[in-house]
Amino acid sequence: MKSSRKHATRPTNKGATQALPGDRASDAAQGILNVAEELAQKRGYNGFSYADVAARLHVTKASLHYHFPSKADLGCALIARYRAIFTSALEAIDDQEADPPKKLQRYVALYDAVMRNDRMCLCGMLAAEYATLPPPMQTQLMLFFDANEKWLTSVLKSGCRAGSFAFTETAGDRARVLVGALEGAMLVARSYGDPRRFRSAAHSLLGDLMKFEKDRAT
Amino acid sequence: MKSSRKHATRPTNKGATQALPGDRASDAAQGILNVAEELAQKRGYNGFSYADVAARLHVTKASLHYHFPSKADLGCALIARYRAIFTSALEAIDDQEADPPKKLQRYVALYDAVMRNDRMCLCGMLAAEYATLPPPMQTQLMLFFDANEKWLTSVLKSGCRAGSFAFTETAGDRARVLVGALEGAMLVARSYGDPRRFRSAAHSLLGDLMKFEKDRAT
DNA sequence: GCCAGTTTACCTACTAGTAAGTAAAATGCA
DNA sequence: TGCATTTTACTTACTAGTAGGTAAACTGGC
Repeated sequence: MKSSRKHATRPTNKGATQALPGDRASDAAQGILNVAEELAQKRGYNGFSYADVAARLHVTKASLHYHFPSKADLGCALIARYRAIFTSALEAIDDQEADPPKKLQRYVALYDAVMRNDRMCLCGMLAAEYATLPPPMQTQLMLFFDANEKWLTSVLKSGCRAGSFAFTETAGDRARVLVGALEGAMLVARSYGDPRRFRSAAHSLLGDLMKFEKDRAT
Repeated sequence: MKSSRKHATRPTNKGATQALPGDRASDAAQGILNVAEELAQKRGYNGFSYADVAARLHVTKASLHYHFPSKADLGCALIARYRAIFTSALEAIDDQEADPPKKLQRYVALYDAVMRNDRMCLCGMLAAEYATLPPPMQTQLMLFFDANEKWLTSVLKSGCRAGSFAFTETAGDRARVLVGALEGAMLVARSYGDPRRFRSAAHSLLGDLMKFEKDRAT
């Protein structure tokens, strides 16, 4: 474990408004992010190296360091971009769907798409490695879960008002159950190489929210 | 290696009781397993090295290789012991408790004890690293989840017969939901350094199983 | 000619793993 | 019982390979 030294901070003007890369980064940076994201989702942050990324892109490690001076910078950019994309997907759901149960189904479909690509949710993966992550990445990580919980809480509340959902705890607590359960379902399903395990679990989790569902079954 | 400044004395330093306090003497392998287990649960299999374990035990890396020739051997021994201890804990619950809901509470308490120690479930941790694990470890890993699901399935079935539980899917599918959800709840709770997040989620998960629970709440 | 982006060539630290040696305990047997 | 041999449980000193990271030279397009 080493600490980041005085990273040379070349005053490049890319992404001038934000110090964080990933928002307006070059094509090269996006390409690096794409490869690093796949590796991080499949093998974890500690499970890939600059050499791995460089080899897949047919460039040198030094070229990577030009775009992302340290691996922590790359990791932060990874989470920031992932969260941004996820957040817009959530906004798209809000725009296109009004029914809370259907919103939840679309939310699950987001996770399911990750599973189909033979990947784990980036942030679920990083959560396992939490203790070994650079502090800036730890901070970014929580922001992802916070965003998920916030969105779910809102959907759960409106679904409850509409009489679609029923649960005993607060909407916020229920949202946390869902995020954790979905991440865990992915985690275990991946060990069996079986995405159906995830889909089955997700279906159950959503069913638990539905009012009167239980009575019909017994 | 580096300059050996401390120069660990000449011979005659044999059999000195330098092992962990309270640890059963004469079993160096167990001591290694204890340290490696803690590191694996906190940092992951890829997050610790033989050097880390050796340093904590004040022995050399080569000594570790004597007991566990390769890291894969150590990893397999880690999972095997973890599963054995977990399995006996499950048998102890069966012996001491007949009521299915109370059995489940004791099951959750097992996970909660891990959280209290500021650790993640060893196998949940390894599940995240699955793609990078040596194949023998991958096989061992699934046996742990299989054992969990099998035990839970049995408890769920008897609780269903007794009229305590109600769920729409099969007991086996419900068991998978529980294992995944509990692992995921630990995973996320650890990122926030907040075991209460886990306990709250576990409480909800158990509540979802209880018959008529939902009706009283609405 | 500038300069963003790249390469070459390197560094230091650390990884798992190995070779060879040794003190002491356990074992075989006369 | 006494002595030789083997086994146990390590150590020191090393290997080849990989990790993240850096300095400086080079390249191609505006």
